[in-house]
Amino acid sequence: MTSRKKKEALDTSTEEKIKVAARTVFHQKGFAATRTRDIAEEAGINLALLNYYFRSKEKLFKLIMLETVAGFMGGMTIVFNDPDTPLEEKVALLVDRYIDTAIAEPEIPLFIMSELRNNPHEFLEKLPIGKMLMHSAFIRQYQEAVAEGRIVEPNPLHFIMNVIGLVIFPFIGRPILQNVGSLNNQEFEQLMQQRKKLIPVWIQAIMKAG
Amino acid sequence: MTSRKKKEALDTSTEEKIKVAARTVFHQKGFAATRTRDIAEEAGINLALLNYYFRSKEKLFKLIMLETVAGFMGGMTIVFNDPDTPLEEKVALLVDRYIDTAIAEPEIPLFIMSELRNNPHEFLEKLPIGKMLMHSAFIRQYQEAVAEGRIVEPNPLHFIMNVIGLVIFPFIGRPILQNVGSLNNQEFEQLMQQRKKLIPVWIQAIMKAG
DNA sequence: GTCTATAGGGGGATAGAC
DNA sequence: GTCTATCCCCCTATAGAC
Repeated sequence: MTSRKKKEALDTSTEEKIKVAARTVFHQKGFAATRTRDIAEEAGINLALLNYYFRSKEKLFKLIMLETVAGFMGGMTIVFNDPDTPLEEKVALLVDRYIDTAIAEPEIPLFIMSELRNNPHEFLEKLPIGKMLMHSAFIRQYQEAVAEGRIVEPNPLHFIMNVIGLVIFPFIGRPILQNVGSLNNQEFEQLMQQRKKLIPVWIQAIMKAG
Repeated sequence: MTSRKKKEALDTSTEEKIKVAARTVFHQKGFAATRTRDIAEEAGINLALLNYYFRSKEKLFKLIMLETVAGFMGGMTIVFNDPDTPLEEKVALLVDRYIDTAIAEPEIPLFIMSELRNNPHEFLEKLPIGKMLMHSAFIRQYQEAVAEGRIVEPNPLHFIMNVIGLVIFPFIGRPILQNVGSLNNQEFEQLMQQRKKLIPVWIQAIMKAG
């Protein structure tokens, strides 16, 4: 068993190589613009192998899409669900975490939004983020804060939109932003790092201004 | 000349019909997923006519893309550039205007961001939004406000990201938002209408909290 | 200008050898 | 399991009649 583990660690399995390549290419170009030949080349294997392992382009895509959405949104719901961290801390955690992951894989937010436009039900139905979120500890905490007058706006959806929007939108509008501000990649990343500290402060201000 | 005008008003020219159809389909599906047959059908004409008027799918797309980006971003720079409206009023104008246009054509924000990912230079170079914006009356007003202590955060890029993000992100994340909040289209639109009044207030709060 | 018919190429998928 | 070669459909673009 040691040797098997070693082997997979040193040189990952073909199936895994294809999945990694598929993630990369799909995330960059989206489903429609991706050719299975691109994925095969990226993986350093032959086109036939892709169909041998995953049957079809569509099957492979659905796999990658589900994993990507689950990975990205899943972390979010975990943070929202924890009853022990107060609202303010939740925001700081979310902002910090999502700016880091978005810096690491900047194509993911736009990828998810673009591909979700085509068949939203297909993927959202399989992932109960909606119900999970609206029945989470976050919602209770939010309602308490409204009742205690610490938050003015009673609808938590506005709050969610604001937090996620402030964090993620710069990554979606990145080409425009870099053009407007004449930013290279490093300067862009510095700006995002700044926002880790700024956004929680802004959210605090928004809460009291609803 | 009267008759010619009348004719075009009653029943628009074939060229125009194709362009309108191309806008619709491209905006919904993006370049890669759009088939010229879809456009022809949407326009109620034959496929050959599309090539007769526009030479190729790519030429037609670039035309639509440029018009769309120019139309969407152009209105923004005009508002930013006006030296007579103070900063606070600019925000209110922008928010009001862009929520209305995004409600009217909700696919445009995501369309622009998605297609810009492929070849950002191709389109952004042709539209001097960057230089126009960074040398506009808005920038001067912003710096004044910073100098007078009315705004804490010195970098106007954060301000721009925040305003645009708060306005546009809900339209980009629409499927997720509607899923999370169990919203039908009417409820979604009501939420956006609410934000016309809320966002300017929030921006005021953010200014003083940087 | 508008149509029908078709050429031509690209890309997903498979057959079959190794 | 992995490769080469190839099938075949779909989609863009054009030829040519009207």
